Amino acid sequence: MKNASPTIRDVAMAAEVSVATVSKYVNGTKRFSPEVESRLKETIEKLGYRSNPLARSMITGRTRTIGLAILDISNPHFTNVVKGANRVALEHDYTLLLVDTEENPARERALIEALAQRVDGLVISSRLSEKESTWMLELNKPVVMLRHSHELTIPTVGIDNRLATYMLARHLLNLGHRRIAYLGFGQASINDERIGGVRDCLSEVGLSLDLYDAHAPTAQAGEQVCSKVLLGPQRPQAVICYNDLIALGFMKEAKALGFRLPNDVSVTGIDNAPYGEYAEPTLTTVDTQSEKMGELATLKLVDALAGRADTAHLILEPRLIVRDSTSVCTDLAAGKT
Amino acid sequence: MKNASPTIRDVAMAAEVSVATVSKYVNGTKRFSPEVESRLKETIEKLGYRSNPLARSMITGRTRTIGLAILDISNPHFTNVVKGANRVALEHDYTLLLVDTEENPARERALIEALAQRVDGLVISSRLSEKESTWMLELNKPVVMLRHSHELTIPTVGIDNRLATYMLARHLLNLGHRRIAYLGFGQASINDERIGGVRDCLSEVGLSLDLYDAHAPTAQAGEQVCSKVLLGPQRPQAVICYNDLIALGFMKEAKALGFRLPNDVSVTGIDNAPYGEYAEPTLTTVDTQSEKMGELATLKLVDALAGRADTAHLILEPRLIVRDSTSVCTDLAAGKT
DNA sequence: TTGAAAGCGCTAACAG
DNA sequence: CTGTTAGCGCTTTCAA
Repeated sequence: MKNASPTIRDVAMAAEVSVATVSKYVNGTKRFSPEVESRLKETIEKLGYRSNPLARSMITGRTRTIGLAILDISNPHFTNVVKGANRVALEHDYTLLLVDTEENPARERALIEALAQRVDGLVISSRLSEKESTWMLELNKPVVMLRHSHELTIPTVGIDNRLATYMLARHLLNLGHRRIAYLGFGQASINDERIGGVRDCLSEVGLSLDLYDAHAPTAQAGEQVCSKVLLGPQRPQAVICYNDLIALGFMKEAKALGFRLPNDVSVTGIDNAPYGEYAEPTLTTVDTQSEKMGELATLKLVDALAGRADTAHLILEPRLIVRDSTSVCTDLAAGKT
Repeated sequence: MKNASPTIRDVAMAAEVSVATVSKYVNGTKRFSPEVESRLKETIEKLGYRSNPLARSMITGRTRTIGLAILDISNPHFTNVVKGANRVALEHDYTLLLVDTEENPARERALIEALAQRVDGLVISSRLSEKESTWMLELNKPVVMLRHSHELTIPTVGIDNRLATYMLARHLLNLGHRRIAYLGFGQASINDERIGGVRDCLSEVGLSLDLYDAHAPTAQAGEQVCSKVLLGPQRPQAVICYNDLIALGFMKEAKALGFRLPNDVSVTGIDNAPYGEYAEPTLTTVDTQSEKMGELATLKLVDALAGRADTAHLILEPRLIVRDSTSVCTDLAAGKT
């Protein structure tokens, strides 16, 4: 049976050296006399020895594992975060321990605390407010949060949400839209920032904002809330959605309701999900650089783990991506102001 | 400083019992006298003690971690696999150690071998052929593969690829199409099965099949190859794509080239990716139950880990999902046969 | 019901 | 350059 893997002892005996020598050889810590080196090499090869990472971790205190907690892998934003995190982790010889909390804030703490025990550090995306997140300081492990934050001393990587929606609102104003609605997702802590960005922009020209809420950050939720928005008393000329998924669902239902897009209503998302490009009309959105967020957050963590601490908050710049779901306001074109 | 986490010794001293007693209490192995129990409970609470999973794993030999190796998290098929795997893992108190091999077969082996050392068992999706995968038998860990396989003794979960494409071909034949092309992805080991399914169906009515190949299983690759397919000498009436991503890219480019879909050409994908529903036209596809694949594979592994071995190959049934990207052949409607 | 002692496989001083 | 020794934090016989 090959069942019992050889231990460092087996190698030491077979090669007639001490375990310490084997250990040093395996870790490349020192140099050896040619004969010992070749004997070790040969023996390790023959026995198929691989050092047990658990035992090593117990002593060194490092697991070369990074914990990544996200809210929903099905959401393209997080898919891209994972993509970026995975790449950087592999480059630095780390592995990702992944937890998908499935948009369930009640489970977050327990899951993340359990995760923290098995990793060297964590990258966390959370629905908890900053005040509800103070326990993260007591994990005694380096943490990088995926959000734009100031109150906590936890380093963060995020995008400028206010600017993102400000840009979208400005774009819509430029197209002549005046009745602009924001279709948000109230559970998200960044929702208020996004509302703020739209408000900032609209108030500059003395316009107010209609608010709607989707019950989830998903296409399905966007579909469900669509009729309420478009068939209500004050139909907006343009709708800014919390994310691309909501926007895609919203557009689908709008078309089903008989609206022509973008003529009857302009729609925007946020995130630059890969499939906004394949929708009809193609989706105007703001690129929030999800993959880069995952990369930079992981890099920040790797740096912290290597002693190069860096507690600064990193804020990425959003970039407006204009496609076909937004167009010149037809009310304007028709002279109705 | 709270830096040094309390160990089982600290608890033992503080509660004035032996470490063995603490261990048994923490693991709920035995019963205790009320006074000892309450003292332990209190002490553990006060010290914030949490047992070190590494040390436990070293002795028990189990890490309560499952390794999941996938080819590309950005591909919705794998996104759903991860979703399903994560759910089952959490339900059974396992955590996922994720590796995204980024469609790089050359790296697979090294990454998976490293992964295998840190987990109790693995769920693997690989581009390697069965012959190139024999080394997996020597990992000495339970493995479940995500594919439809027979040669190896490794248990698998997959879908019936032949049937999937057979169904699509039949559907297209029923719509009157005769010149049917398959736009595949040659790197995938299942590509041949999918070709086979189409061929089986077409040969029943004496038709042959045109083959094209995308260089990647992505929307971009679908876009790039589109003109070659549609502007070649023998324009197909219908195209079956290797997956939904290729189909989405193909459709986008087809529209850009001036083709009207589905009138000028019917298109199908495979996978039932979430966004096929939001494309225009909505995408006819075959549901390959990716999420369920992840669930069942993980469940199979959890069972194996619990001693309930089950080496059977599990084959899921594909389901045809007809949407708007396929329609009656217009050549037929125009009387051209 | 509780405790003492022997390790799990490895690394990290410290000697030689 | 190589070996000896002492643990890392925990579980697990085996006694008491």
